[in-house]
Amino acid sequence: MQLNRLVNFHKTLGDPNRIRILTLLAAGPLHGQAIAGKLGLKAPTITHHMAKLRDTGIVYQRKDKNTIYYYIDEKKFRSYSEALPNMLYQSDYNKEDDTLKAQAVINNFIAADGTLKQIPSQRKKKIIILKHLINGLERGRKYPEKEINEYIKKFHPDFATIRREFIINHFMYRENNIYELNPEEMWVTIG
Amino acid sequence: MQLNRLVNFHKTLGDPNRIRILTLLAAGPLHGQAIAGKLGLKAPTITHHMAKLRDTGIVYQRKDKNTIYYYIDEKKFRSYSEALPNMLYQSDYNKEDDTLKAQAVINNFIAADGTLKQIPSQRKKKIIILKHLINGLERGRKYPEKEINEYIKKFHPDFATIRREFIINHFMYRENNIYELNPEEMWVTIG
DNA sequence: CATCTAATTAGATAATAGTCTAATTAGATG
DNA sequence: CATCTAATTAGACTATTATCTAATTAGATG
Repeated sequence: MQLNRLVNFHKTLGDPNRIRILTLLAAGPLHGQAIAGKLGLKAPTITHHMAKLRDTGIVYQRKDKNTIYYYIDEKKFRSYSEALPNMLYQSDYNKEDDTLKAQAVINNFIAADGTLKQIPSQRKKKIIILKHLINGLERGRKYPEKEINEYIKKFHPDFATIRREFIINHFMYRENNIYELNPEEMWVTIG
Repeated sequence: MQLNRLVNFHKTLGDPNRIRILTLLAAGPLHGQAIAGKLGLKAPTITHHMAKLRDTGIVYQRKDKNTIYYYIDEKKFRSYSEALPNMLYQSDYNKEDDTLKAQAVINNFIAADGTLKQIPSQRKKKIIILKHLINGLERGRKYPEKEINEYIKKFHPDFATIRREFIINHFMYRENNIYELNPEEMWVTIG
């Protein structure tokens, strides 16, 4: 799916009358005059809108004598609707691989005594490690900055970087230098 | 979901740079300057786009010192993406009810000798009857108009209306007065 | 062939939207 | 306090778009 088609699809749906037309057509095919009548628009306006809907491919037409009936192509419409979410959130690796890899990453970066050998530079690995580190904090409890620093130092001396990563990746939230764990749904996910 | 919000959501996605911004953010939060740099745009343009994305609710932000980090609200984004398809194709009755009712409708409108007592005026019932009538036709075979008329007359004298309904509701396709059954996925569905 | 109807095209108008430069605000830091 | 940085606002410019009226095309029908 190229960017252009996707943009066009959404641009096409970005008009109230075209949405109204689709809701009409979802109840069954209609011809231009009928649509114009129901929406209180003139025929050329319908021609204009139908051209856009047709160009995106979500509506097609059939002629019956002199009259053109318009239909929604439901499959295409649905696949376009799903295209952007899929594009944004398709993971390059599937979830099984991820959970399998997580332990491997922890094994590689966490020493036998529990300290962090090194902060991973690869994003995916870093997220895994951050999740591991944050395990020892309590949900709902408020931590002053000093306490957070001490906590992180048990794993790694560079508490500033790691504290910052906690915030950036949305594991924690800071207000007035008081830190608090975010609910897990807010955490950044990998992939 | 009111129409206005839905239109706004799609209007917001109807710009290539905003789509690009979302793909960037899907990989992790970013601040304005970073986005501007990656897209080759100036800061005020980013402000403009982020305001639109924020107003629709699919992006939110967190401040860290002087820098604002932007995040996609994945849940909201997904629910907006699904809103229009759901709106168009939610059936007022669930499918079980439909299949249960179908036989009842046939019983009411089809006489003991198999003829159609009356053409239903209610859309849902009409569709059910049309599907019933079309059962006797062969898939892939081409029917001249005269043959279609004779076939329909076995059920009801008003073959013109019923033939027209077959076309309008997309059970059949006509070209040069030759009729042919459409594949079942193209048939109009109820609800 | 004359007429009617549905759709389209052409062209005008007014509103909206994307982008920029320049100026301003708001915090942070030395 | 002076400075630096990120973001925003204001305002201008251009391009796009939604809508209309008037004119035209394409078929169908008497």
